[in-house]
Formats: sequence, structure tokens, C-alpha cells
Amino acid sequence: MAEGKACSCRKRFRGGASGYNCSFENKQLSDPVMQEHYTPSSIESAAQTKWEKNQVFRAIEDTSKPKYYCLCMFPYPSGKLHMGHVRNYTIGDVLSRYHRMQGYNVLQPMGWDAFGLPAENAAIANKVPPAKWTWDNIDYMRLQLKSLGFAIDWERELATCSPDYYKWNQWMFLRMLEKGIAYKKTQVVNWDPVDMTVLANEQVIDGRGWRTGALVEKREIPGYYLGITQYAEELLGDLDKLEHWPERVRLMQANWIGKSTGVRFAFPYELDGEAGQLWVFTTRADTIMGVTFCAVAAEHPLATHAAKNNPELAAFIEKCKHGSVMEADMATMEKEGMPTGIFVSHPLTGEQVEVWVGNYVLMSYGDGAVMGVPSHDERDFAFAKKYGLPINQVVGMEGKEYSLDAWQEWYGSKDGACVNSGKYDGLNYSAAVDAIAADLIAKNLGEKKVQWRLRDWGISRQRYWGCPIPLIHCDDCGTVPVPDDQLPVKLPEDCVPDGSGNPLLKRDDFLKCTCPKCGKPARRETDTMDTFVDSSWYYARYASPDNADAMVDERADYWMPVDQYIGGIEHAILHLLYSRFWSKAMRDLGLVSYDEPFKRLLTQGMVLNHIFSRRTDKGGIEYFAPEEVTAETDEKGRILSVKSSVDGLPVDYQGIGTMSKSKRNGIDPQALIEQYGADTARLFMMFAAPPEMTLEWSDSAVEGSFRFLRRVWKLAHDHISTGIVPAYTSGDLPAELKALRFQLHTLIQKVADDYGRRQQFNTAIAAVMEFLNAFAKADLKSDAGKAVAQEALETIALVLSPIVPHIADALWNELKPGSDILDQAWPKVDPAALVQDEIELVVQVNGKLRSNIKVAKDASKEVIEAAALADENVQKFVNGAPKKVIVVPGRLVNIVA
RNA sequence: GCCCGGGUGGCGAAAUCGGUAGACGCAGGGGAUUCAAAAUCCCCCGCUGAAAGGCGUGUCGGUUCGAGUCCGACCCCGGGCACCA
Repeated sequence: MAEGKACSCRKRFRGGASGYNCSFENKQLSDPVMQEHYTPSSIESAAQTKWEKNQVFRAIEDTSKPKYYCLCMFPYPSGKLHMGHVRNYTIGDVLSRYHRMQGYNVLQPMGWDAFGLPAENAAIANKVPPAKWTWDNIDYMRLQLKSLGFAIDWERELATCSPDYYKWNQWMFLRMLEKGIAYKKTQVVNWDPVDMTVLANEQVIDGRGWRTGALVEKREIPGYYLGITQYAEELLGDLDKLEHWPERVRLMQANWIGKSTGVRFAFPYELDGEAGQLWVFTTRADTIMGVTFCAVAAEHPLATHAAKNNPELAAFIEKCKHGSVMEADMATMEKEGMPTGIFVSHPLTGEQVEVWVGNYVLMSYGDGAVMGVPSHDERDFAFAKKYGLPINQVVGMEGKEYSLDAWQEWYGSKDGACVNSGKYDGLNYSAAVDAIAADLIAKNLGEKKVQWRLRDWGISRQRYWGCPIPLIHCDDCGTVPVPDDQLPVKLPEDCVPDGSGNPLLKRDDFLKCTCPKCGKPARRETDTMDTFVDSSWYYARYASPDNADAMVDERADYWMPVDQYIGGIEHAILHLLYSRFWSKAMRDLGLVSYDEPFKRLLTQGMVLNHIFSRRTDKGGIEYFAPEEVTAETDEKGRILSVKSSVDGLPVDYQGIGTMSKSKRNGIDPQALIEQYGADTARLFMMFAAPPEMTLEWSDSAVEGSFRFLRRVWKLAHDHISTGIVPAYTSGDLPAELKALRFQLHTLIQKVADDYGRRQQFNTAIAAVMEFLNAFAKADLKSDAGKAVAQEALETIALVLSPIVPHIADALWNELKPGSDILDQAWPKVDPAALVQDEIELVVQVNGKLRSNIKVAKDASKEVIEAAALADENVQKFVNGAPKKVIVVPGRLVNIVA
């Protein structure tokens, strides 16, 4: 059903597009004179129709050219494009079109990250099946993307909610199951006791369910995990190979993976006559002599045991089990604990140490228990102070006094040496760790261990709108994988979730099946996969989107890895790490041959806008779009108070944040495109800020981008209306034209550097604007002037074409009739144009700018120094002989007086 | 709380390797053109000062002939924190 839908809408679009393509050709024939005014709507539809008709962006494997696979993160089909999408896809389009001009065989595909929670929310709100809502959104957003004129190969379009696609999620999951990469264990989820449903983190607001307002509970349920930790070492090590990734992303991933080498050791104990061991992990084994307590997670077996005859402790444990599962909440909440009355022996001293239950100890990290060294761990220090536990200093630093009054930074330092630690006294950090580890190992109570912060990836979701996990539950055979020839397990597309649990549980036609092993009636798994699974390999599927028999084929060997990946910085960790892991898993199954899927990464900054909200009476949050509120501001423009324009009641201002559908603060680019055209929208987004930086939305500057395009059009029109001529190639020129050509050819270099190496487009645009200012001022009426004007205008069309392809196409049609700008190579720099005789240097005295001097390009240091000292203005600030003169070739002279 | 970014005129920003702070644009002011308006073109536009000059890149301190850029401490804003995508 999903597939049929996709096909029909593609046909619909093509039919619609061909309806107006004849107007373009008619205009060419009947109206050979260039329009005086810039009219984006006709220019843009003409260019887009031509591109679509000639299929110019179809990517075909061609080993005679270097390939360039340029990929933007595919959008979630939320309904409309927002400015973040325009930014993302324009960056990708500029890079794609630029590389095409540089001779690459370019692939730029597009698809839809089509499973996910918002479709279920929409279903709850509007009673529309998620499938219909999603496919309708895709149809609309595809049209929006097409109206922006991106050089996309639409033949490769995919949607993750199509069974053609998610069949391979299921197939891959079964292979991972066979290899032991996928496995089952319990997971902790947010449970809404009123709706009897699992909530996503974003559906929990201040510990309460978003719809019911009920206090959310933590609940342990079984789920499937992918063993990403099996790849932890490689995922960390290979970060070094990703030299074209931003350093900050590699850093974030390395910290996330979090390799720490330490010691895992045990506190022996005897409980009800039975011997046991409480295992903990620490990176600070050197402080082990300072242990004054141990803390275990609420779910730890010792806690459970102690709670049996201790109702107070049982209540505390119950309280710990409530509340959030989010790390941010865990880290900021008040650290609380309660003693269990159970004592364990210190493994080295034999001293008795009491075990506490701590709400800050995570069962999922390490062994679910930690040693407490309040003297040298800030969290333990606060905990000990709160509960009056002893604090024994065991690390000292020369010249530093240990005081129990307040925590000091150096207490946690690894730069000190052991004190009050018996035979370990005087040892530094690493020597102490080694000695203590050796002693623990000798006692059979410890081991050196590498601990990872990275946890295995839980992929089970108790939700409807996702890829079904291909398993069958049989009373006799247990959990049985769905055989490959029965894939895909198709999701029924007519369900309408109502917020109270997974609607698949009510669908007998989905649930009921026969056991593949014994043939008896059995029940299908109703959990679906995390949508990060869908996005972990779509980039590879674009290479072979039509293959019904294999996940990927040999065409992936041609296109992969992705040469340039572009997406929001918010994906720096999870999506990119999961994709890297999935690639390696595919490689180990022999499906692909690359180790890393993305060669070069550009992380664009988020597009931000103001967020307005109000509490609902149930304790949930209702968001207001910026146009639905009126704000009062102070003289500096800061928001003081906000009211709803509808009911006039106060609204909370939540500050600035990323544009998102859920927060209702997105700006729809449609109005912008309709008013100014796609080229202006594209130009403005590229001009407003460098791609990596966050961008606070403001629509006041759009006008300037439009004005610039109109100016380009007018200058070209003025030139063309007096007759086009061959572009200048060689011959003597007057100084003014020489200077203009110097600027033009510097511009070609500058823009190529900005597009290709720096990936910074705002400065490229500024450089073209600067050149255009000079061009407009120049006198180009002579024959030589006209030839240079032709050369300049052709060059401007070429260098701007990646950013504003429609106007560039139209200008090219006028400047070089009979040829297509898409077939043109990047303009060549004329070395003769770059020759300069004189250069200007800045002269500073004591680091302060005092003058400028002109010297011959190759003037010696002595000549430059003399010229600088001879300068009238410089002499005013220099009395007598200078102490020192610094000459920076080609830049400046600094005289130290 | 932890990890990662960012902070420069009224505003978006530039300064790419430590070398002219504010390119380019928006907004604003003045003028030209026009019967008028739109559009366009020209000039001004960090603060201070009559000028010479002085001050100025979140705050405080340091390194350097020279710091927006490097180092240390702090403040504010944004992103991520594993079930939003």
C-alpha cells in the first residue's frame, strides 16, 4: 500500500510539471529580448521544468569520472519544510552543483525519515491514520523541495515507512540476532499508569505524563538491544580516520563512548551465612584507602535483600524507582541515600564498610554499585556531609591543606600522592593504581578493567508507527525469528492510535500467526524498532533503491562512502554513531566494504526562533507560534511579557530554541518563496551566517538578498541590451580594466576556496557583492570594456550558479545563447590577471596603526623599513632611532619606538 | 550536573596561519532623480572628542613588538545527554 502510494504521487507530480513546460520554449522563440525586470517566478519555473524534462540530475554510475556523493540528512515528514531544511538542503545543493562544475559525477538523493512519534500524535489529535498523514506530508514537502530547485536525483527517493525499505531493517536485525549482536534483556521505560502506556522522554513533563498529568513510573520490561559496545574500541579508534569531520563532533563521540581504564574490585561480605562479593568499578583505585561507604542502585540485589525487613528502605527504593530515566535529571537531582544495615569488608584493610542505597547510582552502568570516597570525589563529599559519614583524606598535595569545611578543586586531582594509606604512602596516581590493583588481583578480589560509558542500543519501542520487529512468540518454541522468505512483516497502515498503548495489540489480523517452527498458532511481536534504525543505513540504500532482492548491491561499491554528509549539529552523537556502528555491522556481514560511511561531515548550526508556551490545566505544555502572540519588549528589544493574540491571556516566554514542529516555532519558507522566489530564499539562507553557526531567525534582511539579485539582473540587462560580445581573453587593457580583472580573477579563486575548502558561503557571496559594486562603478563602454564586462558577467553567473541556479541559468541563456550553464566547467583563473606591481602595507608604531605605504611587490626588507620610517605620519610617533622594526612580508611593518 | 559549541556596532556578520577590528548586507540619517510614489543612484553611519587623539571584540587577569584570534578564571546563550528526530 505504501509503495503504491509513493508511485502514484510521483506520477502525479510529473504530470503536473509537464503542464507548464511549453511556456518556457515558447518564450524563447517569440521573445528573444531579455526581460528588463527580474521576475523570479517565471525564471524559476522555466529552469525547473527544463531540468525535470531533461532529467539532468539523474546520477548514473560512471567510472570515467570521479564520483561525488553529496548527502543531506533526510527530513522527517512533519508537514512543511522549515528554515532548517532550507539551510541544510541549500548547503548540499551548493556543494553538489559546485562539484559538478569541477568535473565530478555527482549523486544527490532525497528521501523521508518517515516513521516516528509525531505521526502518532497527529493521529491522536486529528484521528487520521499515521500512514495517511505521513504520505500526505511527503507529497506536500516533495513539492516544496522541488520548488527550491535542488539538483536531486528523484528516481532514488525512498521512505523508511515503505515495506520495500524496512524489510531490510528486519532482515538485518535477524542477521544480528544470529551473530549475537542483537539480544534480549530488560529495559527501563517511562510508564504512564493512567494511559497504561510507555512514554517517550519528551512526553514526560516534570515527572508527569503529557496527556494524563499522572506521575510517571519507571518500569522494567523486556526489550531488544544491539551490541554497539562490541564495536566500542573500533568506533573510538576510527575517529582518527575521520580527518574531514569537525573536531568537535569527534570529541563529542569520543567522550560519549567514554573509554576509561580502571580497576574493578570486590568488597566481600557474608549475608545470612552466605558469602558474597559486592563488585564496583573505579578509575581512582589510588583512593581506595579512603573508602568510608559503598552505594548501590535501587535495583541492586543487596538493596532488594535489605528492603525485605525494612519498610522504610523499601519505601525509599520505591521512591527511587519513580521519576525520570533521563540522565540530565539523574545528574541534577538532589543526591539522596539510605543505609541498608548491610556491611561489607574493605578488600585491603578488612574494615567494615556500610552499604547505602543511592538514588544517583545507575544499575545500567558497571555493576550498579560504587565505592564512596568522600575525601576525593565531589559527589561523595556532598553525600557524606549530608549524612554525616566519615571523610578520610588519602591524597595530599604539597603546599595544600585539606579541610572538611568545603570541597576544593584539588581534592579530586590525580596530581597528588597517597597519604594515610599505609604502604602506598608517597606513591603518585599511576604507581598507586598499579600497586593497589596488583594487591587486589593477588587476593583474587580485583582486575584491571576497561570500562565504557557507551551502552548497548535498546531498539524496542512499544509504539505502532515503526518497523515491526520480526519475531514470533510461540507457547512451545519460545521466541522464533520470522523466516527470511516471510519478510517483510508488514505494518497495517489503517490503525489510528488513541494514546492508550500500542494499537497493534488490538489487531488480531496482525497478531495471529503460526509458529514457523512447529506450525501451531502463535503471536507476533508488537514492539517496533527505534527510528534511528531506519536512519542508520538509508545512505547506502540510495545506491540501490530499486533492488528487491538485496539490501545493497554492487552499485553501493561505486557510490559509497558518502563524500559529503550534511546535517544538523543535534545529530553529532546518536545518529552519526549508530550509522557508523551499523556500517561496521554490515561490513562484517560482507555486505559492504567500507569501514566508515561518511568521509566528510558538515554540521550545520540550528535555526533558532523564540518559543512561547503555556501550562495546560492537566500540567502539560501548550505551545504558541510566534505569530499567535504579541510581545512587549524593552528598549533593547528584550522580551518583557507576552500575551496570546487570540485570548489575550499571558503566555510564558521560553527563550530561544531550535525550530521544531513540537514547539511550534518553525518558519514556513513557503511565504518567502512565493514573495521573492527560491533563489532569494537560498541566497539569504547562505548569506545570513556561516553554515556551522546557529542562526537566529529574523526576516528583515531578506530584502537585501532580493535587491542583490535584481541588481545582477539589471547590470546584465544593461550589457546585453547593447549587444553581447565574445568575452575578453587577451590583449592590452587600461589600468582601470586591469584592476577590475584582477578583482574578478581573485574572486574566482576566493569563491572556489570558500565553496570547496572552507565551506563558508556567506563570505563567497559578500565577495561577489563587493565585485559587483566595483563592476557597477567601472566605465565599460569601450570595446575592451564590453569584452571585460562580458567576461565578468559570465563569471558572475557561473560562480553564483551553485547558490542561485535559476537566475544563473536565465542569465547564461542570454549571455551565451544556445548553451546550458549546467554543462559549463568552473571558470579558470587567468594567471596574467593576477600579476600586481605594487602592494600596500600597513605601518604600525608600537602595534597601533599609523599609516599606509605603497611599495614594489618584491621590495626588500630594507627598502620597506626605510619607506615606513620616512613616512610623515609615522615620524610623528617615533622619536629618535626605533628599538626594533618588524616587517611581515606582504602585510605590515611594526616599529617599536 | 556532565560533554560540545557560541558571545564582535542598533541588527546579521567579516577578519582563513597571532598582523589594518567591523569587509559584505540589514536597519537608520542626508541628498539626487520623479508631478508624486515605487524602484534606482550618491554620501554618512562603533563609542568619545572641536581636532589631534583616546577607547572598543561577554567579564577579569596573563603571554607577545602586536591578541577578536593563544593561556587561566568567571558570566551568559545554544546543542547533546541514550524513547523528539
